[in-house]
Amino acid sequence: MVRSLTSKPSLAGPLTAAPSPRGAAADTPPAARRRLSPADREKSIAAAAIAFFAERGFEGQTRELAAILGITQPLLYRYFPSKEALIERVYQDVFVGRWDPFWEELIGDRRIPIADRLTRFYVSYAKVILTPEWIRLFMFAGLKNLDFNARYLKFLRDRIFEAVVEELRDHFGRPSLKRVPVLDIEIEMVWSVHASIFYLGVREFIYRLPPGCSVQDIVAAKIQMLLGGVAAVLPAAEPAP
Amino acid sequence: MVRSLTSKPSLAGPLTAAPSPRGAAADTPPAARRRLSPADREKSIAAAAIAFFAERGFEGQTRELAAILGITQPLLYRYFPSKEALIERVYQDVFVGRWDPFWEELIGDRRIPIADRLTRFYVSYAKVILTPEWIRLFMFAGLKNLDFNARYLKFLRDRIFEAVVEELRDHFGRPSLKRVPVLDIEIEMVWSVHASIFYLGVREFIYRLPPGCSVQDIVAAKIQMLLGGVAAVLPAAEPAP
DNA sequence: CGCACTGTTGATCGATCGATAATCAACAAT
DNA sequence: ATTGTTGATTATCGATCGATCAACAGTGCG
Repeated sequence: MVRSLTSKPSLAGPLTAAPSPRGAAADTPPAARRRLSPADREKSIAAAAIAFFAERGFEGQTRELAAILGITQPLLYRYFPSKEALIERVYQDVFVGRWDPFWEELIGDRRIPIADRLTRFYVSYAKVILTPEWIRLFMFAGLKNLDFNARYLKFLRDRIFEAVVEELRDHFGRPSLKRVPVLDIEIEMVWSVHASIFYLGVREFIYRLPPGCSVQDIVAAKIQMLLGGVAAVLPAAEPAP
Repeated sequence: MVRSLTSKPSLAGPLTAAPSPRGAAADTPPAARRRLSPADREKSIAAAAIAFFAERGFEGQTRELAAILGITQPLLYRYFPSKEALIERVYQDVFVGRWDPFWEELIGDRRIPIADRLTRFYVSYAKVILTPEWIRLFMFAGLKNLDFNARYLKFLRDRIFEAVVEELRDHFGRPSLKRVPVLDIEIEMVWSVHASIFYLGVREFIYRLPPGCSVQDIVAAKIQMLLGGVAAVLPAAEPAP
């Protein structure tokens, strides 16, 4: 459920250090606290929480997050009732808030050649998920035993994978999914494209190994492979009407 | 204050519940402690630690681990000086101890057709890494910022990836790596096979989604794809001597 | 049986962490 | 300036976690 995708993800670089609300010198005197409007404060906390939990994991301490924000830890609890609620907000902003409804439109837009459509979709999707926040948070979420990832991937399968398969069926003159239910092997071929993109993120943001190729190249190659390999696997074509 | 953990934490999950050194009935009287030889005790702790940290992550509590073993927490510290040392032992047992030196031999055994060699290697390698312990521990290790994963993957690249590329060069009559250094794109093709196997493990043991195909099928398909795709990418062949 | 050796436990320390309550102080209205 | 509202901080509680140590108990030897 899209709660409110008002907050631009944007979020600054890798964990902006404490903006030093206090002076630079050692043990500054008063404190010079900064009053922000509730909306601004909440947004700044949510944005910092995304970067923070992505880096440290959900076991990251609230005191450390507060220090990064340059505020005190109890202030977090004025805007979020619990750490768990803050984490829930992070999920919303990253995984729900960055979902682009246009993707589903694009995949089904038959005025565009299928290879272009798929390439454009996957490049766009890759831009969204190939960030340290998305990749690491998704992995952290998966390693907790919540069903969040399973639900996300079910959503992805229903909205994207099946749409891609339907378009491939159409392109190769095969029966629609409405007539012949989707095959495991077809889903698996789409998984393969998805996996190779996701794994680029794992290599870069979890293993910290520089990627060998550009995302663009990988995507283009995988789409070509998908289109090339799919014909051999789809159910027998029916005679055109 | 419930300091004493009289109440079994029980920790829901799969993780074999405490083997009840104490009787089954509620609040059994004396304790019936079991004396094990130091070697056996250490092995049992190390084995339980692997399953435990793989499930709960390295933030898992030593008290919980001890409860699973049916021993008390201080006993862990008789066999391992610190939690960190225990985790180090887990790394050793899983990532070093399960490495099979025969793999390197197999890849280079030119009496066997290359497709068979690679398939046999990858099926064997998949058997080792496609376990909840290996996959989850590797991911947990990666999400901490230690360089462990980078070191492991560097090792893998030097010992396996380059050997595979060398054999592919030989098979297609191209110059050896000693004459023409390995290309990024070649490594990337091997990465692709590795990634698709690893991702099967991520799906099964992290997302908890049942895999659609057998490992055997995936490996065979990927090897075929590797052999098919590699010819178009390798540096120009040299005239045979 | 009595004794020593050592595997094992109960009790507890010090540090950490999420969360709460009381208090302070910045900003706007008057 | 004075005052009320409320954003922000200080102080602290209760629980948790890694680690330590003295005391207990199982085992083998004489």
